Amino acid sequence: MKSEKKEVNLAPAFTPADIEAPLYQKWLDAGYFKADATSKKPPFTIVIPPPNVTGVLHIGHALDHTLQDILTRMKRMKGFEALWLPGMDHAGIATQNVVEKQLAAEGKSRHDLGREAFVKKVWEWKAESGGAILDQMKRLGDSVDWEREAFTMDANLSTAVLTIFKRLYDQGLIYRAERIINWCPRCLTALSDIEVEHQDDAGEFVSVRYGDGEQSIVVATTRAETMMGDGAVAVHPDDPRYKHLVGTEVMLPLVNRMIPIIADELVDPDFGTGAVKVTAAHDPNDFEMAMRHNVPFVVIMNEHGVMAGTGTEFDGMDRFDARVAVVAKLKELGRIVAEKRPYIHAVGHCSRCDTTVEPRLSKQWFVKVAPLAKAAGDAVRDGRVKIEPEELAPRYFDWVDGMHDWCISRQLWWGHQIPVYYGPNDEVVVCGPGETPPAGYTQDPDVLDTWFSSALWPFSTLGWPAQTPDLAKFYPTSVLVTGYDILFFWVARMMMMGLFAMDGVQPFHTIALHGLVRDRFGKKMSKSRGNTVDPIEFMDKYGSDALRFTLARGANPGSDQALAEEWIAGARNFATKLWNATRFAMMNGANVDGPLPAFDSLDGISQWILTRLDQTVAEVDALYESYEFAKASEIIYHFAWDDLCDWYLELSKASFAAGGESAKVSARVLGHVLDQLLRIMHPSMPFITEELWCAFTGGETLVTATWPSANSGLRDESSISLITQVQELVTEIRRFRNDQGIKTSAKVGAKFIGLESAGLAPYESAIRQITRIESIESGASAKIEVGKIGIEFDLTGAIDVGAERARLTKDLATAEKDRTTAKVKLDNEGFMAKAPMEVVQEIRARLAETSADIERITAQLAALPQA
RNA sequence: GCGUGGUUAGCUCAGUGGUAGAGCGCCUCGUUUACACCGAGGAUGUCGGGGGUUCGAAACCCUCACCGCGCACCA
Repeated sequence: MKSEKKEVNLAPAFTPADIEAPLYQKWLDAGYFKADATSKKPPFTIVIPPPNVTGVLHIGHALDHTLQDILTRMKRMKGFEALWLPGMDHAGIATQNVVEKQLAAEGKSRHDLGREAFVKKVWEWKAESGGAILDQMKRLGDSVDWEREAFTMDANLSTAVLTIFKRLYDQGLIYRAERIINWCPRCLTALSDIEVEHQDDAGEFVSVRYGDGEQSIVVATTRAETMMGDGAVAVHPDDPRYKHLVGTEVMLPLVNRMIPIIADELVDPDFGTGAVKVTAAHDPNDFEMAMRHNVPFVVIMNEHGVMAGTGTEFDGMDRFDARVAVVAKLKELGRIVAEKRPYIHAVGHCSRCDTTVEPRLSKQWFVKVAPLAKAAGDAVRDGRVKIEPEELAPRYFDWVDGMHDWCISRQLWWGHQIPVYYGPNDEVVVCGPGETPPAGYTQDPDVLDTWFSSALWPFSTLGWPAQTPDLAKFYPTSVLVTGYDILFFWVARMMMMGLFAMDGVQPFHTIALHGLVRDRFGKKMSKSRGNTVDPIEFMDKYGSDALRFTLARGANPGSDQALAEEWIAGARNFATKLWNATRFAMMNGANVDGPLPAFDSLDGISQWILTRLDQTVAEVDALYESYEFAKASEIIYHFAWDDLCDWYLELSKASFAAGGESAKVSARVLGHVLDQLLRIMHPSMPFITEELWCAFTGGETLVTATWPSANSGLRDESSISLITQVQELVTEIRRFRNDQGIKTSAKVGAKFIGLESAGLAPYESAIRQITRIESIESGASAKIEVGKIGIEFDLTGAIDVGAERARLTKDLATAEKDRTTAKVKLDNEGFMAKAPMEVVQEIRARLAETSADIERITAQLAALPQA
């Protein structure tokens, strides 16, 4: 009985656009992504690294989200109460910039509106245009719990901010001080150290003579314009050149003020002239020296970076214009001793707008990080928090152990306003949630650094400071998945704040760091290079699954990955392959009905695919659990494409063609393999697997289906070597046919010799099917040998002797080379004496095998007719 | 300067002691019971240089060279 092809309720071609949106809607409607705090299941929690409210989905998010979704979906299938919590960051400077730009287009500034109206405007902007990224996350298939979506400026998250601020203040960990801070003259706000990016800029290094005659000293500087603010000149205490001058005074040119020469260890006598101008109000190092030596703070620039208060012609000039003008003037006065131009040196730029940062003396709020950072370091040191991959831990320690106090006040309007109130006589009151300041007190106008509220994210999103069921169930979170680029910005700060707020309980068990997505040549993507890519465009073109799989397949822990459009096309091809394989399986009646036939009753081909499936499940599971997404994807890819499609489906065709009981068994085994494969593929390719699995099994969803368990007992390693033999035999036959120019479609008659003794007799029909060889009784005109098996072909007419000689000669060369390597080893006394037994055995077997091959091939060559 | 990663096929990358791998690209052939977004077959590497350890090194050690990344300094 021939098997009947079944009607298949699957489109003949895979079109991602047709299935993705409806499936996502189906998942939302069913509420699969909602986490239940009252559940008895063990929790699995990931909080999303909150994208900026101004942001759109870029390829880096696509990678980050894919990895988080893989973990979340897998854990959900494993029976965890999985919560992936989405949300956004209010992104103080970035958002304020966007709205200010809009106002500027109307010729207005935020000051025209006033604070209250401006902030209202930002909220309006957020409601209308903010959060575009959230819809894009749906395209990607993110299985986040939308009911728990959070925003750092939400009421409850703001409560968390007030609570932690007051708690830190009360413990003396928040203080206000006048310091040199990083100032952006364009954004008009203070910045923390990490919001400053250092770039190598070209400047000029000029040496200027201060004073005259005996009473003079030459200082070298790149910032001549600040000299009007100099309060001293410093030299190293042991510098013999200047020892006699320490304690005396020199005349400061341009402003004609006498300033002292001081001695300080900070000065490097080998750099420049060994004498440094001390501009206490405009340089952090000078500030430190000034504090030690009572040098006055002379402010010579305003908040816009414009010269002011010097009482010279330079007042009113921009700092960079002033630099040029000051140098020109000094030259005119004959005070430039030497100059070096261009002089490449690192200069800080605002990470938001790229303006050159100006060190500025100002009164700001700081977090005293020492104790917090110590705890954050210890949590990793003592193993409570693991950093994956480990190589990135030193980078974390380096930063956490050497962190400066954190400047948290920003001169912005968009953000959490600092909950500090000042009384008429400079009294200071800090108000926690629900507390009100005494009458007549006014609130500090500044807002907090955005990262202050982001640092609370793992618990503020769960309801803290209220003791909510969510907090009890889902804190600490399981794993933090993010790029190594925000290890300092965000991760370290969450560690500090989490440990502090939650009484020493770490915010996550594991920090899984991934790399950056780069262009096809491994170059950093940037707008200026013009090599950026748009994930949405890729999803439109190839489907979300293809994009996700490509990104997962490139994600080796902590390392960057290159990405090219062709790789995504390749992943789409893989999806199509899976689609067609499922169609084929369904046509042949593959099913998951009833129990699987007893493993021992199955033939070697089915035992083999089940064994390979079991190995694959075990490997993929272990790799996902250790954040090895690239390796897991690779295993899945090769199992699905090579083992299942190229071999199992092909080898099963004979069985399906035969119909009857064998076809039924194959259909059931195939059904099982496909069912399990779709399950392990679901986390990385959720859409297509859902579509196929539902069509094929009639089940409701894979989202909550059970994750396959390895070591199911459906495993027999000997089936692997059996099928390896079959594969070698088939490949050699194909090679012979190919070399002989026999069309793939052409059926050729041939007889097998020795199948029985090799244990392959039961698979003859499968082998014949896959190699398109028909049986004959006699009339062989050509013979090849593969190991101990001979194949006698009935080729009408003569064989291509030249091609056959070439084929055999090549085989002979390979065998001889292999035999030589084996022989060299076995002749080596050291090897025989010291190599482990099993290695020696292996090499011996190789020698025997290659020797036999050589003998056989030599005989075959000799038997060929002379050309 | 301190720390850290890398140098493997044309490109992007796996491979951490036992006969060099993948994807893409390349060459030849090809519609066979799913799939040309496919199938079959094939070519391609003194594993950056030098030295060492070892019976055996792409892998371990030393050294040099060159790329990268982070941090600090840069008056």
